[in-house]
Amino acid sequence: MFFDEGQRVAVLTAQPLGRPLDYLAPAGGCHQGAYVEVPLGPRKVLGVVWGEGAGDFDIAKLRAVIRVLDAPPMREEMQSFLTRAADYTLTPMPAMLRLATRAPGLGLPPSMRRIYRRGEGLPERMTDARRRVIETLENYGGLAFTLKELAEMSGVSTGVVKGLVENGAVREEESPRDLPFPRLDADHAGKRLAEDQDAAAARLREGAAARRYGTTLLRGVTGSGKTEVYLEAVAETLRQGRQALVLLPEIALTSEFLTRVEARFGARPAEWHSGATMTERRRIWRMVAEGNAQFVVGARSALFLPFQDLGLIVVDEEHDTSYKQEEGVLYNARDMAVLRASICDAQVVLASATPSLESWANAEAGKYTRLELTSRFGEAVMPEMRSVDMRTESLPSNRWISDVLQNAVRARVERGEQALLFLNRRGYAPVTICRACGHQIGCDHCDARMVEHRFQNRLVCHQCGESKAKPERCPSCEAEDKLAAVGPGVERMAEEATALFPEARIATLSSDLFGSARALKQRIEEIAAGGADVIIGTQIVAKGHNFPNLTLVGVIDADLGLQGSDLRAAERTFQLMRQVAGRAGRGARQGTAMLQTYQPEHAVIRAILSGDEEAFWRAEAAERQQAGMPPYGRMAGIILSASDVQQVFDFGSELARRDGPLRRIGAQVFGPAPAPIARIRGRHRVRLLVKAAKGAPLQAALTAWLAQFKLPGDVRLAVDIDPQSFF
DNA sequence: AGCACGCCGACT
DNA sequence: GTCGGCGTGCTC
Repeated sequence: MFFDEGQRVAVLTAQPLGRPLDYLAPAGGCHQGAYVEVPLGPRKVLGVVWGEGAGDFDIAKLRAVIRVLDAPPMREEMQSFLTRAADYTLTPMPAMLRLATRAPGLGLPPSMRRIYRRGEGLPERMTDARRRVIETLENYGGLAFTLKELAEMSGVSTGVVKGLVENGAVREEESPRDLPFPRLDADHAGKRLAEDQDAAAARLREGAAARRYGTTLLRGVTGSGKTEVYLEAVAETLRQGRQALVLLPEIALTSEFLTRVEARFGARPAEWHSGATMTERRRIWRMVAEGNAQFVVGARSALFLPFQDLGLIVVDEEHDTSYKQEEGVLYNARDMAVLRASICDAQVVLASATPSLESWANAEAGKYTRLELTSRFGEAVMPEMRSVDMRTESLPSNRWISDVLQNAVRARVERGEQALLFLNRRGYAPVTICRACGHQIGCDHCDARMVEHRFQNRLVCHQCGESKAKPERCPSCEAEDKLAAVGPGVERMAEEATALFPEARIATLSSDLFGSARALKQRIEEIAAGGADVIIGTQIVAKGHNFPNLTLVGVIDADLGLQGSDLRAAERTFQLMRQVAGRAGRGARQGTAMLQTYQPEHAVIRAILSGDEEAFWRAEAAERQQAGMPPYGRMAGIILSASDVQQVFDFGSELARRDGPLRRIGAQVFGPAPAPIARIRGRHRVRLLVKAAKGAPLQAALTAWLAQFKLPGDVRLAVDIDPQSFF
C-alpha cells in the first residue's frame, strides 16, 4: 500500500506506547512497511509505517513523518509474524518491533569499507598463493570481498592479497555499501550419505521443493549424521532460490559447524549472534533483507531477521532449554520458528537426538512429520549402559567416585583411551555450611546459596554472579574454622580424580573456567586431539562435541534433577544423560556409560539404561495427560517483582482473588508463591500460575483479567506463556 | 522510554 | 521565597 503526501499513516515505534500513532505521510509519500523517522515529543524516533492511520486523533495536531530511511521496508509477512507472536506471547508490539530492529543503525548513512576485486593483468612473479587469490576472484566473476574473506577463501595470508594490490592484479576500493555474502553452491560437495540418511534427506528435499509450510521432527542419535541430512534440505532450499536459517542453541559451538557448512557449500554462511559487532549485524540485516545472504546460522534472535524469501528453518537440538528466552520478551524460538514458517510457506526441521515431549506429542498427533535416523555413522555402535547402585557402595562422605567407576577409568587410562566424568554442578562445593550452627552462606542479593569456587578462592552466587571471599568465621554464630564445603562440584571432582589417578592428565571443563568462548573451544579441540586422559565437565560437554578417543562416560550423580517438584526435570535428565551417554564410543570402539544412582529402579534411570525412549515418552505423556499438564493442557506464569516484599505479595493475592475472567474459561490460578528465583538484584519476585484446558482461549482471558488492575508502586508484571517449569 | 508538570518538604 | 525530591501523565 502506498500513501501520498499528507495522508494519515499509523506508525509503530519501539517506544512503549502500546499502539501505533498517527502521522502525516512525508513529501514524496511512503509505502506501508517503510522504516521512517518520526517526531515524538521533543525527540526523533525510529518507526515503521504500519498501515492506514486510525483517524481518531485531531488532524490539526498531527505531525508529519520526518523522512523515509534508506533501508529495505518491512515486509507484510514480518508485520503479521510480529503481530501474531505478540498475540501469542502477550508481548506489547513495541517490544516485538525492537526484536526485529535490534541490529542496524538504520538511520545512519551506509558505512564505507575496503574491498578487493580483480584488477588487470598478472603479477610479474606468479606464485601458488597468488594464483589461488586470482582464481577465487575469477570464480566469483566480478564480485569483491573484504581482505579477510578473500584471504580465507583462497587459503592465503592477507599479505599475499596486499602484494597483488601493489602490482595491480587486484584492485582495492572503498565500497559505500555493505557487501553481499559469498554465494553458496548447493552442489559444491554433496556428501555420500548412508542409506537411511539418504532416505531422510530425500524426504526433506521433497518438502523444501514443495515451497509449502510443513514441520518435520528429525530424530537421530548422536553421531547419526543429522547435520549432514538437514544440510541437504538447506541445499534444496538454495536451489529453489530461497533463504535458509539454522538456529543453534549455543553460539560457542558454531565453529565446528561452520567448517562443515563450508565443506558442503564452498562458502561460509552469515553468522548471527549476540557477540557480533554493530557493523556485522548491520551487514547481515541488510543482506538478508536484500536476498544477498542465502544462509544464516544463528542464535534464536536470528528468527527476527528480515528474510526476503525464507524457505527453511532448522532448529538444531530443538529440545534445548535455551531456546526459551527467560528475560525481556519471553518467547520460545522453537515455537516461533513454526509460526514464522507457517506464515511464509517455509519448511521447519526440528532436529534432536532427544526431542522435547511437546515435539514428540505433536509428531504423535500427526502435526509434524517424523523422520528417524537409526544407524550410527560409520562403524560406531551404541554404548553399553549400566547403573552403579550407590546404596551398596560404601564411600566416605567426601568422596564421589565409586570403586567400579574408578576401576573403569583406570582401565581406559592404561589403554590410552579417554574417560569423561560428568557432573552438572559448577564450582567446588554447592553449599558452605557452618558445622557449629548449621548456617548456610547465602547471597546478599538473591535467595540462592553461595557456591564455593576454590579455583578463584571465592564464594560465587550462580544466580546474580555476586562473589565474596570465603569468611574466616561463621557470619551467623561467629564460630571460627567451622565452615565446611558440602556436596560435589566439578572442581572438587577434579581434586578427587587427581588423587585417584595421579598418572592421568586431567582436564576440567566448566563454563566459568574460561574467559571466552574461543578459549573454551580451543581447549575442547585440544582434548579431542588427545590432550587429556580424564575429562571432568558440566553440561557444556554434553552439547555435541566429538571426542573420538572417548570410551567411558561416568555420570557422577544421575539423580540430580530427578528429585524436586519440576515435572520437566525428568524429561531434562533423560535428554541430558542420553546425550552424554551417546558420547561414548563415537569412534569405532564400543563405549560404556555408567550412571551412579541411589534409585536404580526409578523409571527414568531404567528407561535410559534400556535405551527405550519410546517407553519413557509414553509413560511421561500418560502422566501429563492425566494431570492436564503441557503439552496436554496450557499454562501461563505471571511474574511480579518489586523492591518491597509485602507489596508484591499483596498485589499477587489481589490478582488471584479477582480471577473472574479466568474462571469463565475454566482456568485456575495458583499462587502467589515465591518465584523460582525469589530475589534478583534486590527485587523480590512472586509467581502465579494459570492452568487451562488445551483448547481454551488463554491469551484473551489473561488480557481481560490483567486489564482490571493497575500496577501499584514499582511493581512490574511479566506474562510467561508456556513456562519452562510449572511448580 | 524520556520528559514535563506539579505538589510537598527543607534550605539560603 | 526557591530548590529539588519523584509520583503522574503524555507523546500522534
